[in-house]
Amino acid sequence: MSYIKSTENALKDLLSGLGYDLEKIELCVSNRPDLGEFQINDAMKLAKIYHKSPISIANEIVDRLSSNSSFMNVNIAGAGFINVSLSDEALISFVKSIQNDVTANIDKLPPKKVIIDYGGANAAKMLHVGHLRSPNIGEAIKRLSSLLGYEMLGDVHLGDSGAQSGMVVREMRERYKELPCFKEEYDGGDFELPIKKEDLNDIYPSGSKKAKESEQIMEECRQITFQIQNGSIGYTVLWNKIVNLSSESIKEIYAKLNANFELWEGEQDAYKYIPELLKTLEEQNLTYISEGALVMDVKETDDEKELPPILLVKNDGAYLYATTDLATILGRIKRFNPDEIWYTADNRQELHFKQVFRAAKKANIVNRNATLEFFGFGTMNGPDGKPFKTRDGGVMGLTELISLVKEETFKNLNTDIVKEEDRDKTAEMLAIAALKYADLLPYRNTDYVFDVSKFSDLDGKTGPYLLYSTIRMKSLLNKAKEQCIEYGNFNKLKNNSDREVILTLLNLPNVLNKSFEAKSLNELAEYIYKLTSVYNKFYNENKILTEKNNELKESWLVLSKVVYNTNMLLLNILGLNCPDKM
RNA sequence: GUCCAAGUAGCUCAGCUGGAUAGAGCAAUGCCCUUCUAAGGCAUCGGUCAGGGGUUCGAAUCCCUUCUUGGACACCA
Repeated sequence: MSYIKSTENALKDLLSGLGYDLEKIELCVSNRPDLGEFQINDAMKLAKIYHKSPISIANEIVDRLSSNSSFMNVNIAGAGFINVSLSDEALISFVKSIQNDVTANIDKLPPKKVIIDYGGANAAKMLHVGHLRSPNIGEAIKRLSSLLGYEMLGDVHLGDSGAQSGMVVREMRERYKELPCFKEEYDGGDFELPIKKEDLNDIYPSGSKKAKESEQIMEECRQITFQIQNGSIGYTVLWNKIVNLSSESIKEIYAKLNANFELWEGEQDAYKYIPELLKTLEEQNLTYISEGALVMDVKETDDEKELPPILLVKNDGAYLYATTDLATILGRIKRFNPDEIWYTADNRQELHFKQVFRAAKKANIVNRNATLEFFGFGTMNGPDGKPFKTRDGGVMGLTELISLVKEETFKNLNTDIVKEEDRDKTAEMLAIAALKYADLLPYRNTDYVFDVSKFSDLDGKTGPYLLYSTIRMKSLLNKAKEQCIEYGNFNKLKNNSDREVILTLLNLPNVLNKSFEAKSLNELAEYIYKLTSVYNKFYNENKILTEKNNELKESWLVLSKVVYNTNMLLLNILGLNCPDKM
């Protein structure tokens, strides 16, 4: 258990000793540092519950606290705010408790098994800027939850079914009508795909354009889509080959972004559950035909607001995303039986997921009280406040976006330090870090403005600043090693700057919990910046390696190691890789 | 039209389960390099929290209302 948590528990016991019962008591970092390092605001809450004056309750608490050697400068201010500071002994014992393992500064949660669905890529379509946030946010939520003790399974849920399959296959037929899969006598045998990954960048757009321009072609595409969904062999084999080809490049880009999926499944994997899904819905009389389509009502009688029905089968017989999403839930419950399923997707999908969750519960595919959660995120916009575009107004590919940032980070490399052969790789790590950190810094739900030079700058709240500072810590520790300096004891504090670093470290568990609760990484991203900058201040004020007092030097090295290890742990949650030099 | 977000410093964003004097980064201005990566640090400047009303000891935060901006709303995913 973290130091802060056990202190809070002790405070809780102290309150019970006084006859007060409170679910939790919080030791918050003070917003009045002139009065104390931490504050306890619960006297006011208790005052309401027990109908007493906040001041008298605060006095009772303070009486007990003053005999505790961990606290000093205990005082009451304002309406009943209790201010406390921690003694040097308390801070030293805290650092000792985490110096060999910084994860001792984390409070684990009761374990749960969760499937998190956060890919969003569509087979045969290019990944573009709109696909950036899901892997960033989803992966980070996954890593955070897993650090806090959850068993997490990330599923890419590839968009490998639906209208684009018909368009792509039709386009292939037009370009390569000699392929065996288009022959009537085709029996499902293997054949070589005549295209490369790069060709996919062109095939879908041109197929989609043709379909939009001609109703007749659109109809052909619909029929092909229907046939793929119903197992027509030639089209299905071809489509699956294209899905595999496309998956290769999707995986490459996700790997660059540090998103790794435990489950690489797609909508097609849910097909086998569709008959069962439709059957169970029908048996419960939940579905009906409306305008030729099979639909299901998801509103409840006590709804104050309207919730439109969901469409399960189109009038041409093809399935829709609600169908595959429901079938996917059915499959996940059967195969993995998770406690919860989470979705990380664009805010615009909120209504869709609301309907799907309703449907799943109504049809008893999951329990009524099951936890299906949608965590929506905002859009990355250009300076004009509209989704980020290329200079000529086209859709910006994800690869293109990364290159754009990389050009900028390349300029910032210290060429005296980074060898020529490492520069390209390092610039790319910095670019990914810049992009990811900027993406995780705003609250999940907000739209934010993309600004290359701001994000890749070395000053301020940026990925490169964090990496630079972390590398500098590592470099310091390496120098100590080269000079054969032994350090293992932490028993001395000197000034406000080392104290400030420790106080910041103390707050880590609160930050992790808040980020987890909100399923947003903004607070954690902000915290790494805070920890890094208080450390930099400390680093700037104290010359560690040349410090004459050995006890102090040793303590400072221990502290540096703790901050370095904490930074590495947190950078890893955000999915930022740290180079050795930059 | 119905519903959902959002409006906080010049810019980009935090803060919203009600708490003390509303924060950070950038930009601007001024300092600190014989020193572990100065790619750093310190300081100053900057606010009618969109407008109006309400709830209470206390409101950026909760409620009502007006305005503004995004977005979703049946055969795309």
